[in-house]
Amino acid sequence: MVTIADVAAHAGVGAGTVSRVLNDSPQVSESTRARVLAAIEVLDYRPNPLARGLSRGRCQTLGVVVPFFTHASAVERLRGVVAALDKSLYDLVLFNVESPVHRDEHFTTLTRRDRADGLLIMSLPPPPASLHRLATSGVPIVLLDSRGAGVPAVVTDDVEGGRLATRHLLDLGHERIAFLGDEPGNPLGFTSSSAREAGYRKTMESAGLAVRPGDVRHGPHVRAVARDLTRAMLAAPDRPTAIFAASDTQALGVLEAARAAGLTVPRDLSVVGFDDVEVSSYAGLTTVRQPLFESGRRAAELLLESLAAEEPLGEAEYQLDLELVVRSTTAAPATTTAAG
Amino acid sequence: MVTIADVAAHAGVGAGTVSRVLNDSPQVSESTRARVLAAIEVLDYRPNPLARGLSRGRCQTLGVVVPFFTHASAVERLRGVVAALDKSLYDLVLFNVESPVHRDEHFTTLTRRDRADGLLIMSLPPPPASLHRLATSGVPIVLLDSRGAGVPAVVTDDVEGGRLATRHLLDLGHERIAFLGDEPGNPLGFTSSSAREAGYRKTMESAGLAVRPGDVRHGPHVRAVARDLTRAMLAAPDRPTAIFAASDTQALGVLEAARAAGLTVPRDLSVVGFDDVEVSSYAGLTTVRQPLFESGRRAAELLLESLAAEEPLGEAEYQLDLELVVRSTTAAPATTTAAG
DNA sequence: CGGCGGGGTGGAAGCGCTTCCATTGACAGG
DNA sequence: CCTGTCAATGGAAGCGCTTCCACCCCGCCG
Repeated sequence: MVTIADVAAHAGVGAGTVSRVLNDSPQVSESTRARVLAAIEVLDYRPNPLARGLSRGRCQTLGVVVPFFTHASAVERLRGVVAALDKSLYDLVLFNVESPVHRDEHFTTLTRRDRADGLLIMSLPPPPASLHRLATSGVPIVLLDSRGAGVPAVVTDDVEGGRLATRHLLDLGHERIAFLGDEPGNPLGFTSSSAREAGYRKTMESAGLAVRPGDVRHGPHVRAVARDLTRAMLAAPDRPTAIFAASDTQALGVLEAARAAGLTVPRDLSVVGFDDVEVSSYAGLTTVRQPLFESGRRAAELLLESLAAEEPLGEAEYQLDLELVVRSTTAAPATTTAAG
Repeated sequence: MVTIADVAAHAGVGAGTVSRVLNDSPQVSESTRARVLAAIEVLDYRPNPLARGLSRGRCQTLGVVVPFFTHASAVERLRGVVAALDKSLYDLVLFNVESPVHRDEHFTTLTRRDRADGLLIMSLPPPPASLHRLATSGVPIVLLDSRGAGVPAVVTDDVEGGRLATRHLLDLGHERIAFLGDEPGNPLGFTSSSAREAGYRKTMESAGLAVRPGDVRHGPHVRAVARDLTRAMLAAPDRPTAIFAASDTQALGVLEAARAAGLTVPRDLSVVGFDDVEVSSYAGLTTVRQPLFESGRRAAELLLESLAAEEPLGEAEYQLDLELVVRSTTAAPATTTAAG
């Protein structure tokens, strides 16, 4: 393993000079620089990142904390992060989170400059106990798809998204609009589903429509669960004419149940999803598109900028736009009783 | 930032003793150990991984090299890797590959103990130039979904998979079976598609059936491309009665084109995919299941075992089983002319 | 012609850990 | 009672780099 001393010896200079060449210091004459670069080339020398990191007090690494197994959307976001980091000199270290304990451990462990130069936290609202640590650790942090006082965040307006979806169904003439989403008390505290539900409820209310208790269902974020919940909803003789699902994954479960119940979508049932993941276009799903890839990229870029500028990110919130994508799972209800 | 010296001072011992406690050396008396642990607790001390890595000559990190944007199946594999590493003490560093240059750079850079303690390379057959380096670098390496002389690999038998799919269609009575897959000369050298194609051709041949040139189509691994290729195939009056796609992603494109052409699947056209990614069950796709998640986990476990045992992995090849999953996109052809 | 400023450089110190080596003391055996 | 042994420990050296400080020498100014 060739070290900086080998290069120095080979080039006939001191180790300090080699280091200066490596770090593009202007304090090196052209001739010396050329000699050192030649030696590096000949010896095929690469600096030891560990030694460099120890010496400089940072590790050229960005930590990405993500509930990797939970939501399909996380992957698309991660793709955006990877894309943004590809050109940078930072390595991406992936930290999976499956439980609150897991999460808090990462929050504690990673907020040190020797662990990561920056932290990107996806879809995980930090608990109050962690928030202070995150905000004051000195490690630049960006929340993606969640919020926390004192920490910058890249978000979308989920309430507004819920409104968009519901409004679309109302405009088509639906009045019995159901909602299907995550359990409010999910252990990791994901908020997007309940925010979308809030948008739904608000919009229903301002349209003067009551939401029947049985028309709102909650369950784990899994297609099969959504399917089963929907089956129960559709079994009642007096069933809703439209269902707004809090995610595309769940919307696919809804479509599955509708199909199994012998209903034709959108004739017998309209369905709206959320996210616009890759398969949604295949399924022809009407959905609220959020820029998943873009959000990941944006968050990573923020982190990189903050690192480059060597100044903290403040507490800014970066909001990305939502867009309703109308495909073929929504239409006016079969028997329109009243105009929307 | 509290260091080992602080802990040593607080506990009234030498730094070496603290280090021994940290590393579970038996050379420490119980009373001393307790005192040191108490000091660690009080000071909330955590070892600096950079310093530890520099000193020990390894970095407690596993590199995963993966064409993250190319195949849907890569994500599921990665999930398996993450799951296996969750319990380990290794960090997972993600290296994305988009081009051969990219790939070779990683192969060169990462084969050093100060960059990664082990390397997991996904779906990327190493070029001959890299192979030697990979095999002799001293860094344990596992190939996942590719092969290379001298390097252990976790693989499936893609040729056999192609046979399974084709055999299934033949058994149903199909004779005009088309194939749709990746371009053979793809820049990163993915081999799975062409191996599956080989299995298809072999099986057709041994069934005494000729493969018409127009019945085999190639294109980039993207659903929309598969859809367009299929559209061309189905436009001909004399169209195939079944299509075997080299991946589920592509099979979805085939289904899309069939739908657009007004064909009913499986009545007018049978479709078989490959991989069994998550959405395939939603689409009711008949497919050849390969254990994606399991393959990732297995590969990661191999790496961990090799690291724990501190001995190289040899050149073993670990083959995982394939399984035909029959769903609702395959059936006997509408006009059976001859029994299979 | 003497000093002085500064570009260019070598080298030591230090980053925080592990590990080796020397030392200590307790204990057992002669 | 002396010595050999061994567990337990302190401390120095070293991992490979950055950075600071000191130094040298050149050219310029007075």
